[in-house]
Amino acid sequence: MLNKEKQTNKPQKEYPKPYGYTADIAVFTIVTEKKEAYKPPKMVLKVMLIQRAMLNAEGEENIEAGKWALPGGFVQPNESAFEAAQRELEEETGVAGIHIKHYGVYDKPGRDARGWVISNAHYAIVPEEMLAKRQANDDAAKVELFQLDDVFSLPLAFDHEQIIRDAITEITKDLLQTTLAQKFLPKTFTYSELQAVLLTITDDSAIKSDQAFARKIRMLPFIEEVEGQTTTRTSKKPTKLYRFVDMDVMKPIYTARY
Amino acid sequence: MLNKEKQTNKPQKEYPKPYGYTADIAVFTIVTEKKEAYKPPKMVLKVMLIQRAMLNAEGEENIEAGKWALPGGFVQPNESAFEAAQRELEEETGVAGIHIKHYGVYDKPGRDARGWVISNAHYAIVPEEMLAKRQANDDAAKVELFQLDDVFSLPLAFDHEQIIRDAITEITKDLLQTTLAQKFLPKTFTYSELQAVLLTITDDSAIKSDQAFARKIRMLPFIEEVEGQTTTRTSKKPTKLYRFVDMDVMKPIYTARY
DNA sequence: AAAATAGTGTCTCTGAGACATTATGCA
DNA sequence: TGCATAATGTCTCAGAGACACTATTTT
Repeated sequence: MLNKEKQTNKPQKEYPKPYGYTADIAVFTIVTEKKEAYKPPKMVLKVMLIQRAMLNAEGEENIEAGKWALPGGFVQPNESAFEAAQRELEEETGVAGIHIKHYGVYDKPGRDARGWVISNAHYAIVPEEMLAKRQANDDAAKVELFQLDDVFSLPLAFDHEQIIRDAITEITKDLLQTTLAQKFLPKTFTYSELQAVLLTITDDSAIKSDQAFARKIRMLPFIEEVEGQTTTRTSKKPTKLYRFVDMDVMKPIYTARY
Repeated sequence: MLNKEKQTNKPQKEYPKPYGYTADIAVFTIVTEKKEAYKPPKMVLKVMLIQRAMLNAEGEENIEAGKWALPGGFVQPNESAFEAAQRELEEETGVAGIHIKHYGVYDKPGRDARGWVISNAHYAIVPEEMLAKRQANDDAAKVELFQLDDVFSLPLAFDHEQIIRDAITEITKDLLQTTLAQKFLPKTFTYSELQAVLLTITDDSAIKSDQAFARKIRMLPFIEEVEGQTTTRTSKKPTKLYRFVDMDVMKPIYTARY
């Protein structure tokens, strides 16, 4: 029925009701692996997963027990899934103002043995430091950061394998085609820091090459040089600092150079 | 509660249940306005809306009566929202295999006066011809195609103004940054036909210029020339035909030329 | 011949890519 | 001085952009 003409005012008797509505969050962080003095960073993108307990609060066997899953929870009727994701992420990391973005819905019949559960999937970007205390907040749960390569050899709960794969696809696209990379960086950053962020998800030769990237960064309309400021945190020679300019970028593939 | 450790096996007593789950579809079509012989086409992107009936099937006043809305309907427990969108679109247009894509979820409390209704929004691309019979299938409902500029002066039901705005943003992005344009075109097409599709949503000078675009199209890796075939449907001089090559395009903004 | 669209020739200029070289400051 | 990273110089080449011109076919 394409049109809604025949909807009644008493759909509680006629329309099927989902069993539950959850918000799941793929929490990404970039871990700086090599942080020696005067060295450009070597970064690795990681995703946070939680190992589900064997027993639930009532001592019964938990659903999908022992498997790894994305953090998440049921959405309340007085909030949107986005707000639920914010709330749950705040409870976990203790920080608000984190970048969160919806990227998919998972509603395949049978995906949750408990019933018709619709999952609204988000990804979030959390600075490394803020995840430091994650073990403290979650004494019972086993929380861990995984390299993307390692995630798929784990036993994953529900259809979270697909949800995580899609999250990786989405964040990769956003990192390359929007200015999302700034969410992983301090306000001002060096070319090698931005480069390190991008190299976590691409091996594009124009980004890999130091000289090429250092030259290119200055002609990007959405990045500007910070005048008169330098840092030595990535090298002995003082390095120029850049910042993102607030701007929507939409480069058509039909006009880009290949 | 970020981890799901404390979820019980009897959540029917504890977790809030949505009142309904709907799939809405922004049906886009491109109408070729000027289709004279030997002329390049002039195309306009339109979206299909349905005017909600004043009374429902039981003779009571319909919710959001008389307002314009996206086609859609309730998702059944044995299907995904995507499948529901397919099903509803098939019922309407009689055609399967249409391009449908999820792009958003709308779940703000209070968006539907009947209760907690979650809407899973898709956009679809339907060839102009297939919408010809839309009036026949939907005798009761008033179905109309609107130019994007005209939509927002209509009275729109629920939060469909936002849903439509987001659909336009999404399809614009997809048309420019993916090979989506092919869904509006025949298998083989001329440069001016592709150009006309793109000009429905952009005024980029490199796309506007005939010569520039005709040259550029040949060096795009995702488009190839059809050898030895021409058409005169857009001009008196026989014109080369092109086709899309199946290929993922992901041009980073950091390596594109500005 | 006139008209209209398709397509090429040619010129300039920008920037991509590669490689070498210089700059800076710590150890 | 040696070393590592940052940044520039220089050269070549591709292609973007602009404009003029040619090609093809119908009326």
